Amino acid sequence: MTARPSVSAPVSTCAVAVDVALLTILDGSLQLVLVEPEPPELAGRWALPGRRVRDDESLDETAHRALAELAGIAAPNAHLEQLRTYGDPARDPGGRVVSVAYLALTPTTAAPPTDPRARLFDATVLLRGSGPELAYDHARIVPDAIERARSKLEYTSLATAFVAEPFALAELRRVYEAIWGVQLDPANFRRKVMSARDFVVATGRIASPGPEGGRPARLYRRGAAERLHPAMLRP
Amino acid sequence: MTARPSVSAPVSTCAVAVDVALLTILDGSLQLVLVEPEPPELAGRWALPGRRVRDDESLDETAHRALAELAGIAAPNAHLEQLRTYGDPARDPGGRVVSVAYLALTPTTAAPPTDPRARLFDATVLLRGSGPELAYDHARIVPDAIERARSKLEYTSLATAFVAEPFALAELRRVYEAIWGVQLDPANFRRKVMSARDFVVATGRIASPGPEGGRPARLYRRGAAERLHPAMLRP
DNA sequence: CCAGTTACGGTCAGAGTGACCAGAACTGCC
DNA sequence: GGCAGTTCTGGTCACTCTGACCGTAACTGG
Repeated sequence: MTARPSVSAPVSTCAVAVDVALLTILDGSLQLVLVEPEPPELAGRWALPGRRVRDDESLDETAHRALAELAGIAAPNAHLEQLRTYGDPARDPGGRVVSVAYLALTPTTAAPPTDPRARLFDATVLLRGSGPELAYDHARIVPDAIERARSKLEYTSLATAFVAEPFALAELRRVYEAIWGVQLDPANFRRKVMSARDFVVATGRIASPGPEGGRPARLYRRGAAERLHPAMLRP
Repeated sequence: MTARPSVSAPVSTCAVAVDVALLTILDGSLQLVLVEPEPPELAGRWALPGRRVRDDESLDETAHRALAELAGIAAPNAHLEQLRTYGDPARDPGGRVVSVAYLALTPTTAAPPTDPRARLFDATVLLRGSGPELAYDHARIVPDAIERARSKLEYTSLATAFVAEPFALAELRRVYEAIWGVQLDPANFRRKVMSARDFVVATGRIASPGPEGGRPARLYRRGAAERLHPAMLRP
């Protein structure tokens, strides 16, 4: 499509925004970053960090800027992918806004929000609907984001975006367990990860065990694979 | 995100458009509908049917309108899903246009384009890059649309959107063969389709064989399943 | 009646999976 | 040091799913 100056149809322009659902893992549970919306009439609700798109800016750049300006999160290496676009005419009471939603993922240890207006919320609580009230139509976007993350764990190497290198297979397993909300057998998980080509690469290093003891785990780093063959299917 | 009248950042509005990649199957090969773009400087190229979003219109409604106005295709029952949004600042030489791309699917027999400006193009030829030159950034959208269709055949009942009811399993198999570009074993295909819960439902009716003979096939209609369990994985 | 074609049902070996067990290698505590 | 507890790692076993293949059923045209 193009701007067609000759067309006489009643077209106009819309405000275009980018909203980012940033997921991370904290203490074994999936967390989502929310901020307090700026309009005073929305006080008490929470929203995804979002910004209007600037003239010279790509959508990806707007997503990064929204994270930086609203949550104090500078994560240039974070996994960032487009989720879908929400354009219902009535989705924003302040006027027509077409919103491009993004999904972002960061390792557990990296980039907790530094801005006091931003907070982490438990994803399963939000999914149950027992979390805080969300502004705009963000209650529709959040489940889509979580389901996308759950689904992409199956057939992509996305899980490695949540762990910092080098990592033990148990860390990777806890990512799957947190996002899927299930318990996985360590031995079977190991077998599936190792059989997926280029999912992880052995470093030869060994982790020091935690305070609870246990045999020291071998350490791995991310492999080159984007798609997993065979896939890690949900139980 | 909302329209925040108090924000002083240099935000503005964009033209928002919807472009539709309509796929159908003709003579066993996957076909895509393209139209001649309206701006005269783009003569000789082809484009996806697209329209600007109107003030009171949802994105889905714009997609239907683009198909109707530009290709003469009225397919209110066609499968229609959002693909992704393309918002590069320079993607349209006529000015900043954010385009929400849609994927649409219609049965073989239904809705050939009636508008003379619209034509069907072979999808595999377009993928090879040996097809016509495409306008705007539509050469990026088309592979995304085809890959989405290929992928969704695996874990959803999307294939039934390409066939008219009632249908024989061979018709459904030819949908998979056309979109994936492979040959499938009829017996194994049957076993997998029948083992996927609620994928298809037997009608009890029998098809009349074609002019080449062969045992008459049983006829089925779409089942209630949206997701396939187990999935129909690509070879 | 016969050759050709398509639909349908079943068999068989190999791969993948979940459940489970046993040993390896560490911790903290007695 | 010895012991209980924990985690990591490798292996077995039964079950399922898959692809390759064969044989039969049921129609066509000649």
